[in-house]
Amino acid sequence: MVAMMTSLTTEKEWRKGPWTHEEDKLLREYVSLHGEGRWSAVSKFTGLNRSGKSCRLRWVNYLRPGLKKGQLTPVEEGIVVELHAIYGNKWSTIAKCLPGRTDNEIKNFWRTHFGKRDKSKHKNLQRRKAKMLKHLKEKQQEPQENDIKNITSHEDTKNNETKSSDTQNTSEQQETGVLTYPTPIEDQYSLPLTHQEFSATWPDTTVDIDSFWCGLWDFDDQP
DNA sequence: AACTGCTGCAACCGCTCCTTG
DNA sequence: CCAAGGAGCGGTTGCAGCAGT
Repeated sequence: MVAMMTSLTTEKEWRKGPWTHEEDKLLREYVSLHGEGRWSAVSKFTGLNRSGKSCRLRWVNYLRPGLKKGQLTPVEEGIVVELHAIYGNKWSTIAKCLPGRTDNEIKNFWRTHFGKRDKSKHKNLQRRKAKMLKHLKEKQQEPQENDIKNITSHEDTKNNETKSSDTQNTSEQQETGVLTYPTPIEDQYSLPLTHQEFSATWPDTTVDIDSFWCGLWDFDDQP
């Protein structure tokens, strides 16, 4: 009987699909009381008909405090490209170096913009690549105080760049003929930003810079 | 205005790793 | 040391909204 009950429990049909506000509330309450972890116990304590996995994912990717919403900034995109060149598809590792961003978000970003390389996507990829390169070049040329402005008015910048990058894109396409996977960054732009520059790009974030960079830019250490 | 394709995002699936008894 | 269960991770899918035709 007990075995049967256990069997029934393990074969329980978990609810799937989009989360409701009520479910989010229950999950938040659970985490505030019990902390992160023990996800499989969530359904027991809250009555939520969600699997532990689902609860963990929802919390990590959506409910966790401090998460940044919205598109990655060009600077973040550049960091992702750079880290991907080092770590490959280690999304969680990359995410650890981007406070407020989740592995899922980064994975989605990469897949959307670089993961598909069929011809139909080449134009968009070129555009985005050009945008990133342009932004990073500008960042290195501009005086530091402009950085905060650039980031906070990032949407405006994006719009302008989207327009201008079309022309740049065309010339780049003519030059290269083919869009390739983001290549080792030293071929594309010169990073890193200095700590000061970087701090300016995260005016609302208090981060231990040293731990934040994970010693990333120490390329001498890289194989 | 209608249709089509693309993008961004949330969520699920399956596998691997880690912990615990 | 080993097996079982839990947690974490990367890959994949589905869908709504938007832009282009």
